[in-house]
Amino acid sequence: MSTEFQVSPDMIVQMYNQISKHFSSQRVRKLAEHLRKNDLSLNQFSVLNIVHHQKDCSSIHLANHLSLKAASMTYIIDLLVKRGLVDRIENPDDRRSHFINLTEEGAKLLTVPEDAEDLARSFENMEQEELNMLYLSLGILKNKLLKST
Amino acid sequence: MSTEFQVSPDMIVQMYNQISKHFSSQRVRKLAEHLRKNDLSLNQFSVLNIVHHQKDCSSIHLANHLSLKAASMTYIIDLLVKRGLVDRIENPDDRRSHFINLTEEGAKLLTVPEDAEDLARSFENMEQEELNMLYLSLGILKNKLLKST
DNA sequence: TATTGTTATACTCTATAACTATA
DNA sequence: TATAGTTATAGAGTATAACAATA
Repeated sequence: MSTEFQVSPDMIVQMYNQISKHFSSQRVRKLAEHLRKNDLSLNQFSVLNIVHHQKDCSSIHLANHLSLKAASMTYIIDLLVKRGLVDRIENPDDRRSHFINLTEEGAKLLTVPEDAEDLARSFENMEQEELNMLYLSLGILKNKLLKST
Repeated sequence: MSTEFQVSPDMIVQMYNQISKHFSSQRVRKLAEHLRKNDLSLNQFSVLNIVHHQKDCSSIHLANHLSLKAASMTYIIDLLVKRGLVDRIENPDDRRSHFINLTEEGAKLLTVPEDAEDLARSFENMEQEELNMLYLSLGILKNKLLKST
């Protein structure tokens, strides 16, 4: 296996983006479906995603991240708390503020189902050697990604 | 380069999904940002995506695809037509119906910016040999995907 | 009679403004 | 005085119901 030139990280990023773009509209459709099925607005879902990655978020922090007003954030969090998808706990260091955290129930809604039909179809005419190399490469990429998180 | 076992398409799909999942919340954030900047609702954006892939859509077809009511569809399309993002043309074969099509202006809003910072960072400690193989593999994948579209 | 819309109206989500409580 | 958040109210997006035009 060889390439004629030196491969740079930027070249791979560009390649990944081209592949990713191919799935873009499919992903939007899957996301919209996921939101509808679970009765979530896009902003509600975004809140779940943010508090998943960052514990003890404040309401104002979430509002800033999502470019929403504090009042809208109150409304959104109220709904999520009512549904048991996030918790609102008093901040002991600042009695004006609250910690927003994901519940187990909320965590269940994080994953948007993938639709890989199109991807699978593209393998139909692929050589076994190519499949092996692709699998190996993606495995390396996956390990690097998970390590860097 | 070798693998201990026979790689199946399903194994790669699974691997791709794991990688894709890693970018999921980042993508949701980028999408929300794109929608806000361009003053689009998720459903408006979904309509642009659908009419991009399928010409001469009817309103009812779009409503079914997005699980929206016909009345909501009328409202959404009215807005998009006013902004010049889609055209509504009479269907000569059925005078009740209209063809909805993407305009050039609408096509400009299809692409959601990618954020590959995280991806690029994961290459920092990668061997040149691994970069080469990854690039080659993704190139093959990309070609297969574009061909199958 | 069924289908493709549209119009009118109610409900949900977000913004604005005024406010309370705490820093 | 400034900041975190809430409450009340108005505007935008979607659902429901009733309707018009065409198949």
